[in-house]
Amino acid sequence: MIKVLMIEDDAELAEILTEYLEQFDIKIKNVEDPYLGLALMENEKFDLIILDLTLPGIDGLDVCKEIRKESSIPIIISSARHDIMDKVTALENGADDYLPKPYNPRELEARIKTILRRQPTIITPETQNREKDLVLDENKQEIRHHGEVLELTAAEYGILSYLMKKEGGVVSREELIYNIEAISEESSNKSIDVIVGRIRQKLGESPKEPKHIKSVRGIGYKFIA
Amino acid sequence: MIKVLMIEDDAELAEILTEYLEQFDIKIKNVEDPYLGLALMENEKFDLIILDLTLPGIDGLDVCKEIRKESSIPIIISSARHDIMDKVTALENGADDYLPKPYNPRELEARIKTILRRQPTIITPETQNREKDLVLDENKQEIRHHGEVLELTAAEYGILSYLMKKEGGVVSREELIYNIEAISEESSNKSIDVIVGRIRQKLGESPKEPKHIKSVRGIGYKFIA
DNA sequence: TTACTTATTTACCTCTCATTTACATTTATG
DNA sequence: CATAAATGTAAATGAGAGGTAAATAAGTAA
Repeated sequence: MIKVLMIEDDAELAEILTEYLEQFDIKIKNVEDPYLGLALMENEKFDLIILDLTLPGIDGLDVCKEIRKESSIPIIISSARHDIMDKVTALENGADDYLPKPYNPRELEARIKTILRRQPTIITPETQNREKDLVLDENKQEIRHHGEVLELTAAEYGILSYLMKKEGGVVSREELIYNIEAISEESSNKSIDVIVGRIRQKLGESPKEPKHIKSVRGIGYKFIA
Repeated sequence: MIKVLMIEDDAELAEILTEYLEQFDIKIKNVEDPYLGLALMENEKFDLIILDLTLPGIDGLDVCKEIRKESSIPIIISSARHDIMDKVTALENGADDYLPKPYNPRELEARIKTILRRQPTIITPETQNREKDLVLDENKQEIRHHGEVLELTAAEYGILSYLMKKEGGVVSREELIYNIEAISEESSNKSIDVIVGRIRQKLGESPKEPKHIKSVRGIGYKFIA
């Protein structure tokens, strides 16, 4: 089953597409508020995003950039704007496709499958169904480990959540220092090691065989789901 | 430089696109005969194919299928046919995008780059998709061997990725020493031999019959895909 | 203020890995 | 074949990177 997050304020269109795509085992979760959509992504794993450009109050392009800061999930822009510059800018800002409205739902279906065909790792069942033993809830500012809320200090939460959001990507100590509020910018790199050590302790993992936080020699750390 | 193979019988259009894309470091080789195009692919390595559907004597869709039998190279369909079924069938038969003519060259440029952004640099025995033996993913800073991520040290990754990027070209030990950060500029040439030996070990190959890293007496090494 | 929490530093230990060394093996050439 | 030169590699070395306990500093609440 393919899970799609749709950010579209035209409820009627959303309804039509949702129904149409259901028969192809594509399940759409639609939200009208882009920020709600961003929040949803934190907790749920989607395979693809369909994004309207003409949203009330905010430019869809900014939403696109915002998503790209946190994720490399495929994005299809669905827009009534036919201007060539809209298309080019969207594609250059991280969108994977641009469908001018109105379009045939069949074309949307074909394009979703085309894009996901190139992303085999994401649509595999194991990636989908593997239950995460670590869950980040940014709204509540908490991280659950096997369902239980971890007792983390501000710095610990900052590092772990930052790493989780960049799942798989290598993050340098400097990047952590400059991007986490709870850590002073004047801190030495060694502080990071100490805090990471404490997180590992709370997760019950050893640095020798880390389940989640792997150290990358010479650079920093990376999170493995 | 991006190398594109274009199969298009409208010579004028081909000319315009070739000239336009040149400024973005995209080099187009155009052929009017699809079979000539297929033949060219055997000898030359292209990054992407732009395929017209309405070719004289043969349906572009069949060409598309033919290409897919041999390669997973990205294909953009460029067609005057606007019918929804044409689009869907093309996408379902392996095309990566479908651009209805007439289109703005800028959009073509943006779509080429969008598609290639998703493609890791792939190096394989016979140019494209036979057996993905060794795959370099520079974004993730990792190299996969038969699909599995190789556990490489910084120096090992540096040397192997450098050689892969210069596929087929001979690289001197000095060049490696001066261009790879993880290797000190004061190192002796012998260090390279030792590290190459370790890479070979991890790839499971012997220097006597190297599959990938061949030594070039008196100079250095070269990577064979 | 005092007591408590927690970020940061310090110090020391361990371990990784680039590099060297030394010797074996291969290759080129007369 | 003999010799020299280059490559291959196991083993030793050492610098430095990461792990962590304990001390310290800085904040926070009572």
